[in-house]
Amino acid sequence: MTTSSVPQFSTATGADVRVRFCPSPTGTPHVGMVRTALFNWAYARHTGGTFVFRIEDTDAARDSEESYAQIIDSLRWLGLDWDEGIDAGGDHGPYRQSQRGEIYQGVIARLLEAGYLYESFSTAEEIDARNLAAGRPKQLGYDNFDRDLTDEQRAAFRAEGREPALRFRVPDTDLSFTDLVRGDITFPAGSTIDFVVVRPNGAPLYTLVNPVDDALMGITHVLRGEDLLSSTPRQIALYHALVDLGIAQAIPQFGHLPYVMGEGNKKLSKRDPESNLLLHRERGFIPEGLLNYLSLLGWSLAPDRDVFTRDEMVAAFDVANVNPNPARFDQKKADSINADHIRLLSEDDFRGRILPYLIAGGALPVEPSEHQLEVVRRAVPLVQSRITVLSEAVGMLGFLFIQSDALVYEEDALKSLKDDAPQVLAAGISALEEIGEQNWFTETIQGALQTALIDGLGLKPRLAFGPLRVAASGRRVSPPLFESFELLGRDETLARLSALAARLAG
RNA sequence: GGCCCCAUCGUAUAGCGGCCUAGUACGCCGCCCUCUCACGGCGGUAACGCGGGUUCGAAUCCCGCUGGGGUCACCA
Repeated sequence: MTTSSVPQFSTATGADVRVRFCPSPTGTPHVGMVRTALFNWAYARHTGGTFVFRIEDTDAARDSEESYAQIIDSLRWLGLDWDEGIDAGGDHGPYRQSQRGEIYQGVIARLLEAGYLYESFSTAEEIDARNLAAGRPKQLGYDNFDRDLTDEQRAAFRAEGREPALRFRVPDTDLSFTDLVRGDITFPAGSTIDFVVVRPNGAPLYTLVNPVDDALMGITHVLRGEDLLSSTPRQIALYHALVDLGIAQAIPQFGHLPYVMGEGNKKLSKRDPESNLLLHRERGFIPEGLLNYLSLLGWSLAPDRDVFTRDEMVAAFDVANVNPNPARFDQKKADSINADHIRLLSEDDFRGRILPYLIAGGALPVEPSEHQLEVVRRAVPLVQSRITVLSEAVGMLGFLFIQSDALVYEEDALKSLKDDAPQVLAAGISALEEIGEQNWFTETIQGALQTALIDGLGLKPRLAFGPLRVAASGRRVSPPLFESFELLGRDETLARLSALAARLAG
């Protein structure tokens, strides 16, 4: 500890910035995780720096390959590409901690030799018992009991067959840093206890492995969740040691991102459906919409704009402008942003995106016919502005791909019909029968129906077209009626009107 | 309980001492457009937690209080 008594924080600001995303593969990807990945990614892209993707799978009991695959798949889907790490390679691999055992052992040996680590034989029960005996609150935790064990004492413990964990000796000084989103933060001396970094079986813990990898990988900015804020002082203490030993070049700058909260005032937990990225994707969120919404949780592009592209975000993003307050995940707002982005899509793009949903939802077969694809193509302009999430296309367009006898009438649609529905249907049928196959277009259909029902029967448009809508779609809400008739074709349309008429008569 | 973080409409935010009788968006309400539903347009509803300072002037700076949250694992 000669030259390192003054913290040596990274001064990277431009292309030398190195940020990372390092999730543990312990469950379904959630929105808080994505938001963290997004901010790291955006910062790297904004500065022209490097985005490293590493996996922290040091907890064999909780980690799963399934989760690992889901995380990678999710990042790819979202378009959050990384420059270095998993599947991308780089000079600091491997990028899965489960494959870095030897590296950690080397670092542990050096740390131990330099006296930064010491053997601790205390069990949790013994610590509790000592605290109790000393009238010390149990929550205070470890009492640094093993700090100054003599060789004889350690030998005695070993003679009992006990294996020690390794703890980091936290210096008795204030630990300070300037948080990128919160400003100066100081943890007073004594508030950080000596923590375990290696299990008795030799397995290193997150407390060691996370800062060590950040050091080895040259990470300059650590942007992570607020839940890690209170573990920052001990990491900085460890970093001092790493810098001292020449293992780290500098201490990274830290920025703690605000929580993403759920309903009420509780942190969005993995069990909340709103937190589940896969569910949002299944519902039909598009990456543009989800990313845009998530970026709004703790950040904003401009005072009067909240719909923007990824590129616009990258151009403007800076961690320094992140708001420290926790943010509620608001599904309605998220939906609205997503709907805006859906409307921003070109028709072709939109069509390509709803197709998988139409198939998954059963509206179309796995291999749609040419005719079905053509109907989809022509239906796109009718639904693009009516949809909030892609999966809604199934309910909105499903009626176009079935035969009239397979159409099911929804309860509320039937109930919306008035007593004059049979007459309206009859008038509609005779008017439409006048139109030849070759003239079966939206305009002629609308004209004929207008003349027969509005002018002829003197009906209000709403009452005139309601029954026709139910007949065609089985629903009270549908894409525009006349266009739908055109898409269904003359025969199918007439068949549906007759079918409902027959049903009402029967 | 110790330590740490946070505090503007219901929600997300703008605001970084005078531009604020506090802006925008979502939501909600009303109107217009309209074949339904959307889209679009117009209008409305609604906030600086409280108390002290500092200052000619405070949503903005400082202190206290209150309230919320996190963390105190041989999880990450």
